[in-house]
Amino acid sequence: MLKMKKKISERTIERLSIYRRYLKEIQAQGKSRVYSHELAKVVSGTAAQVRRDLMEVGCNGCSSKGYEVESLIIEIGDLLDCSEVENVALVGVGNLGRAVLGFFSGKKENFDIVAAFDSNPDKCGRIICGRRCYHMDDLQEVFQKNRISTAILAVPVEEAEKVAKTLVEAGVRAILNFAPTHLTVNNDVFIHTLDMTMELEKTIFFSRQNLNLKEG
Amino acid sequence: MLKMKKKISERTIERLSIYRRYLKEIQAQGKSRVYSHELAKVVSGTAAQVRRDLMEVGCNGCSSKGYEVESLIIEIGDLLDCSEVENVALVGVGNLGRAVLGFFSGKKENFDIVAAFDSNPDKCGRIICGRRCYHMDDLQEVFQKNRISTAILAVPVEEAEKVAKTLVEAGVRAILNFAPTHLTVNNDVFIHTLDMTMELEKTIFFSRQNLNLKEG
DNA sequence: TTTTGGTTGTTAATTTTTTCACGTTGTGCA
DNA sequence: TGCACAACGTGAAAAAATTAACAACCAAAA
Repeated sequence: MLKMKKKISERTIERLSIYRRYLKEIQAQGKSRVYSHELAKVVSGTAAQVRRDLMEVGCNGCSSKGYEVESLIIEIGDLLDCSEVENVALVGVGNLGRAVLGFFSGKKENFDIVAAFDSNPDKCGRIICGRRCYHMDDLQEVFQKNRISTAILAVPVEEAEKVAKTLVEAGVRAILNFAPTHLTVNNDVFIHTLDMTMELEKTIFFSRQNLNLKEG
Repeated sequence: MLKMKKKISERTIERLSIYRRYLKEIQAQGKSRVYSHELAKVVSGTAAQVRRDLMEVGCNGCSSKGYEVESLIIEIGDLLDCSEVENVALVGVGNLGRAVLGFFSGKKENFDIVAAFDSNPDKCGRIICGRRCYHMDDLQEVFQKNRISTAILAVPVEEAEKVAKTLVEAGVRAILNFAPTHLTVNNDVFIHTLDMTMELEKTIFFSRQNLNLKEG
């Protein structure tokens, strides 16, 4: 590697993704420049933090005119996106799976959900939210044919571990896991678990703490 | 307040929630004791971190026998849970809303989704996943009658801000927001945004970084 | 009984992340 | 032009989170 890019923290990556969405939003509204304090608001952070995040990406703004929206979008994209659109598969076409498909439908992003999988034969062969649903048995084949290396796992928790194993065997590189369980995989596949129960419990906890702070 | 409980970090709260789920799981399997390194695995952390988290809660284990599963569950519950079950409302009965309802159905937790709301009259009056669906117009009334102080917001992004305002007016204390946008509320309502696009982008980014580390 | 091996509780050290502070710079106005 | 203002860039400081280290402890085996 010619240029040693220093590691960027997970937190910064999260914020960059959020900055970018907001930037696209205001770009669509015709804004061409933005200040750090405006970006700070959308991540509930500080202007200094935004400037620091953008510094890591190598963006540079301009005193008293702020940052150029278009450049920011491009530069954040250079960091976050692959050169080609990333092909993603949804595994598990239950309620949640369909909701996820719907959620990402029609969005223009640097990734694309190109296929869905389910073990229920009734669901296979159909088109769901614009994506063909295949049987789990065809997973490996479809993954290779479509160069899919990221999967969204939305199967019942009892099956999650087993299906994850299948995904790893199919050569997946990353899994976004909606099942409320820790997945142990042998290979060094990147697994990110999105734990809705935990998120709700956390929300409730801090709302109560908020209250205590006011009352106590 | 007699005992000044020191503030517990968000990260620790997240892990505690995950520990607890795992503890309930192994308790159901008949395990009565657990080691810190076992808990570490389910959060992809270290044993030291687990011990530290548990110390904050005031749990104490026993050398060479580890922690008692039942005590841990109770002590984490004492911290995380309210005295009564927390009543939660779902707002927005689209694909995602229904999926969320389904996701939490039949789970025995310290919270309970007791009502759903939608602005589409066709959906109102019906029972969806075991919960009655009301019209948005009845929100304030139902919130007060059922002492609902937490809402899950699953409406289209265009409506999120407006609906959030309604929720705040209805006296909600916390919102778990699925809409990919920052909500600005006047009051000090606790808002936690669960941003699926960001989570997926993050997953893709780190899977690629993973790859680079191996290849580079 | 004594030793051995493995775990907890906790303090200290380290690392990471965030915030502060301030020199620099571009803009607009008088 | 010169001044005031507001924003950026960034090193330093502070705060927060994680990891390391180790004494104390327990259980089981020798």
